[in-house]
Amino acid sequence: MSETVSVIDVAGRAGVSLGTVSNVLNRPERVAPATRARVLRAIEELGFVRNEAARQLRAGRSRTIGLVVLDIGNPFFTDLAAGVEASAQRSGLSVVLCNSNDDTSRERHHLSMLQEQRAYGVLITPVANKTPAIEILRRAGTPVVLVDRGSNRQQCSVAVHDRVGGELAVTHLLERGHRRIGFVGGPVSIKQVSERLAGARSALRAAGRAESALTVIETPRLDVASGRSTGERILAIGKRLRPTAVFCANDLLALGLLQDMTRRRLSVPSDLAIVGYDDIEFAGAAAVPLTSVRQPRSQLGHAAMELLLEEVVDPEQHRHRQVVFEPELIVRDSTA
Amino acid sequence: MSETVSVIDVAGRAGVSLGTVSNVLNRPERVAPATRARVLRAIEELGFVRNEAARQLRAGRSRTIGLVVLDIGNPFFTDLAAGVEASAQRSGLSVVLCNSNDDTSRERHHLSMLQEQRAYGVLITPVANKTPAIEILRRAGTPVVLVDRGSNRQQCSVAVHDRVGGELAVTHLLERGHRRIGFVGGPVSIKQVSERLAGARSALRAAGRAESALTVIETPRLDVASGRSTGERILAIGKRLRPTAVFCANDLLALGLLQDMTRRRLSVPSDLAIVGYDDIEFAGAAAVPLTSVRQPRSQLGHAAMELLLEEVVDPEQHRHRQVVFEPELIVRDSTA
DNA sequence: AGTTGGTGGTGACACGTTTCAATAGGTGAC
DNA sequence: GTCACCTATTGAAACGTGTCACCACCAACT
Repeated sequence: MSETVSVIDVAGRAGVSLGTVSNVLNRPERVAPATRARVLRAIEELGFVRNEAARQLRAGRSRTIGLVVLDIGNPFFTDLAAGVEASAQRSGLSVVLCNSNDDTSRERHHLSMLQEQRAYGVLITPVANKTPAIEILRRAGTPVVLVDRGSNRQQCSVAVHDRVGGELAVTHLLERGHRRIGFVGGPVSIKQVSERLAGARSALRAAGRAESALTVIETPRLDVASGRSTGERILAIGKRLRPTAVFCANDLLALGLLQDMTRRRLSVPSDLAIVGYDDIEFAGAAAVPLTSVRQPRSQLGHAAMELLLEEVVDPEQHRHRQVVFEPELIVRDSTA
Repeated sequence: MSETVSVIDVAGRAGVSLGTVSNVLNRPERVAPATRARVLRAIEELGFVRNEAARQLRAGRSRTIGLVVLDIGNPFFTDLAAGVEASAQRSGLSVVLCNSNDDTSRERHHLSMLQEQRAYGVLITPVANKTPAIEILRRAGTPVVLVDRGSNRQQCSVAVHDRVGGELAVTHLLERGHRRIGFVGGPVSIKQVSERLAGARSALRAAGRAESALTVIETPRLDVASGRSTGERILAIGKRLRPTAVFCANDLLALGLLQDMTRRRLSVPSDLAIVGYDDIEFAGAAAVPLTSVRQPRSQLGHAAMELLLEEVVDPEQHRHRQVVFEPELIVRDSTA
């Protein structure tokens, strides 16, 4: 069964040296056509398959890039992953998708795994602001690109301007005549959350409103379940202080909240207007189609891969870059 | 920067041989506590990280398992993946998630990549019925488990009884008094689709209805967009023949169709009742909460990993098994 | 003192590939 | 016929780990 076929076996069968077999595989133009054909036939006949581990060992690095995301259950990240994978495949790289699940210890685990695998590069949406493991990776020579997260000049990053997104959302709600607005999201330790919140605040300021007009409702996670349990907390607020509109830090929260409102037979947007974030495919398909801040998801993935490849190709010349995309507000029924 | 630290460097620093370092890493109990501590300190000081490629080369197989799914945009598969990953992590394995996207050539590409990587095992939901690449993999000694797909005695598989699922869905619609029923799904070359359709037919037979009562509307893919464009095709059917209820082969189709009906200001379930399949999280959160056939998603992943590990541990003794879970109908408003 | 047994540690080899300096063989110029 | 040159091919070394047969040492027993 498992009799392994190596280049040596191929060489034997084709009557050449193993060096020639390797040349056929890696620089076919250096090998005479007749020999090349003979070698290829031997490969075919023996069912030879390159051993990636040996190649990696020799090369000192693997041809795998790691993509570490916060929540694989969030379509935002799977769309991002699809973009990354498409780009990677074009360069003959494979992608291992890691789910940190908002947990720094799982994140650490994944990163050390990637380091053991001598990953070609790492794309990551970090859980916390400081992630020492990233520094270690980079020092070991592995390029790292931050995804969906801005950064200082010390590293490459690809992000969407979260503060602007927050401004777009809340400005829209103010224009619709809402005066008491809620912000749903958390934990605020996640940079995306705090930035979107900052955007919301700045929109209020710009409109000459007091920041107290913003009720912040912090959630433990950014998922549908957290959104679902937010309805109760909002309704617990006295009618006079209760927000008439909320801006959710992502679409999962918004969908959960929307579901809860529907179950309580409350109307969206009359009883509560809702704005989401990410504009995942399900946002438009929701009970009440969701107004949401759209992010260019697969473009993010492509751009990240581009930065990564730049750095791999010429680490010396490379200057870290920070790519920032602009978000776009998609207005639908949930704020009509 | 990239000065690589190997066991030899560690051995030098700790004043032992490289064999001892290896023992500290793999069979610590064989090494005297004092020596062990010295080696561990050297590892710490030098920042040594095992080279996975070298380990793999030596071991002849990697510690990575491949999971090949049909559509990474379908939450059914990401939930499945989460289950697989949890199981894998417990065994110290990592998972590379591959998206075949219903495309046999991409599937082939992924499988050959996995073969080059000498994958520890492969879990796959194959695109087509016959997949020669799987046979090749297995012959090379890589265990393969079919996921979400039954199989003959020749290989391990983990599935949910799709025919029963189809029966559940359509029986439910018949009980609700629907007489003309539609089936939305495709391509039928996908086994899950044809099985669910067969279940639908068998439910009709069991109820003593003619199979002509079932209108089959084939879609190019199993995604939201395909569902969205199905509304028009259903409405094009003359009122007398038009189904009053449809069973969709998965929730993405159902959500797309639901969205389209809502946009057309038609009512679900009065104008058209809808049953989905998979019971993904977004099904309950939809415009009209969706009746759906639930599959134990992460359990599928766990069971698949279990079968895989069984086969790896003792390939000689191993007897292929076919695990089949039973689906469950979750009734919600879309058929009320 | 010699034998036995056990513990802790050694060092050479193998895994399969890529790379590169060295070589063989052939061609054309003088 | 010799030499230089070019192309096609060779063979050995290296990548970093795990394994295993072997050795050194010590304690205990005869």
